[in-house]
Amino acid sequence: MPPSLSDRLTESILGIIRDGGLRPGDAIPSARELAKRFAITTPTVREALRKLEATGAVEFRHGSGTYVGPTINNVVLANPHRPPITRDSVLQLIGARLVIEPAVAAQSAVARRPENLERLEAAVTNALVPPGGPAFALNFHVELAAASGNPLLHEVLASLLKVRVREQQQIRALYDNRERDHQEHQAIVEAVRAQDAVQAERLTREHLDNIRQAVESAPEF
Amino acid sequence: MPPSLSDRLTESILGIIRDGGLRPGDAIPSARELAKRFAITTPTVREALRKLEATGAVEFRHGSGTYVGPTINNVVLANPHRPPITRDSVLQLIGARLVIEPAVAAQSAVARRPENLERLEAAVTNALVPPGGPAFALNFHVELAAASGNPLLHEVLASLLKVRVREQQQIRALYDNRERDHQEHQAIVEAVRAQDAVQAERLTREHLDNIRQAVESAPEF
DNA sequence: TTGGCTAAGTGATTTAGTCAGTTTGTGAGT
DNA sequence: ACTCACAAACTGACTAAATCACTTAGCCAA
Repeated sequence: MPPSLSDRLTESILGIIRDGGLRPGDAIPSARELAKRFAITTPTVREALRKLEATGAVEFRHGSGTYVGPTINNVVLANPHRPPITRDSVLQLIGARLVIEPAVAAQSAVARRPENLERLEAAVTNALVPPGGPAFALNFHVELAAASGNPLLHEVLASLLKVRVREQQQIRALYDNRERDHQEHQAIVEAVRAQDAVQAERLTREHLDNIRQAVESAPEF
Repeated sequence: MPPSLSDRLTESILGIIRDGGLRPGDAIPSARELAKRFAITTPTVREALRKLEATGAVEFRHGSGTYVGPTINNVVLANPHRPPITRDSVLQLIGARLVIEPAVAAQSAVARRPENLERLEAAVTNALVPPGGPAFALNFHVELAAASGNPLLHEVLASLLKVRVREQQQIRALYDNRERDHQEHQAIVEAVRAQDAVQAERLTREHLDNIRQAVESAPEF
C-alpha cells in the first residue's frame, strides 16, 4: 500500500519548513505556489495542509496566508477532536494527574530556575483575576511542569490539561473555594522555591486529592 | 472569525460516528454520499476527512471506503508528524519517562488485575523473540501503564513510546544487554504481582536509569 | 498625519470530470 | 451443485479551471 500523494506531500511541506528553518509564526508558501512547485492541483495541496492543520503544524489565516503552527515540534498533543466530557472522564483525568503531577512537582522542585519561579508566581496571582481575562494564558499546573526543565513533561501536562478548558467552569463551580485553591498553589510554589522535592510532591498530591473529592461528591453532571 | 465550512464538517462527521454508535473499524458513508448529504462538494468533504485522518479518527482504504480509526476516543495522541530524532530528544524522552513511569508502576502495583498480569507476562516473554516479529504489539512499558486501570495513563505512555518505534533499534543497539533487560522487566512484574508499590516504583526507576546511562555513555548519534 | 479606497495576493469552495483500486454478484464451465 | 473468471458498480485519489471572500499594503486625498 503505497503512501498517497497527499501523504508524501505533507512530508515534503514539513521538509520545506524544517530545511528552511521556519519557526512558529512564519509564513509558508501559498497553496497556489505549492501546487505549482509540486506540479499538482490546489485541492490536493489543501488536503495535505489540512492534515498538518489538524496536528497544529500549520495554521490558516483566511486572506493572509498559511503559517507555521505553535505545536509543530510537539511529540504528544491533545486530540483536537476529543470526545465529549463525562463525569467518568473527568475523574479519569484527575486520576491520571494524581499519578503524574506529584512526581513532576518533585522534579520541578529540584530543577527549577529563577525564571520558572517568576512564572509560577504570575500564574498563582493571575488565578485570582476575574474569569474571561488572561487567566487562561498561564495555568499554574502547566507552569509547574515547565519548571521541570523537560519540555516533554511540559507537553504532556499541557495536553492533558487542554481538555480542562471545556470543563474548567464546571470544576470551578464544584471546587469553587478559590481562596483555598490559591493558598494550596502558593504552598506548592514555596516548596518548589525551597527545592523541597518531598514537600512539593506531598502538597501537589493533597491538592489534587482535594479536587478529586470535590468532583466525586458533586451530585450533578 | 467563524469556523470554516470544513471545520464544521469535521464536527458533523464526528456526530454521525458518535450518534450512529459506530466503533473503530466500522465504515462511514462515502465521500460522495457525505457531499450529497451536506449539499457541498467532494474536495471539501475530503479536507474534513483528512483532518480526521491526521488524528486517527478515520482511516482511508482506497477503493473500499473510509472507516472509523482506532484512536477516535483518545484524549492525547502521538504527533504523527513528529520531528526527527536527535540525541537530545532521546535523553529528553528518557528523562520524562523517568519522572512518570515509576509513579505509574506504583499505581499499577496497587490496581493491577489478573488479566494485566497475564499481559505483562506475555510482554516480558515476547521481548525475547527475534526482532521484526510481533514483539512490537505488546510493549512491556505500555502494558505496565495499562495495568494502572486508568486508560488515560495508558494513552500517555503509549503516545510517548510510539516515538520509540523509530529509535527502538538504536536504543537496542546501545542497551543491547537483552538478558539484563528481561531480568529487570521480570523483577518489576514480580513486584506488581505482589502489589508492592514501593518496590515496583524503585525497580522501574532503576531500570530506566540504566537505560539512560547506556544512552548517555554512547559516543555516537 | 490621517483616513479611506483600491488592487493584488491568499484562503475557501465549487463544478465537473478522469483514473485507480476493491467488492460483489453473475454466469459460464466443470 | 460447485467453482472460478470476469464484469459492473462502488469507492477513494486526483485533476482542471473557475469564482467568492477576506486581508494586506500602498496610494491618494483631506
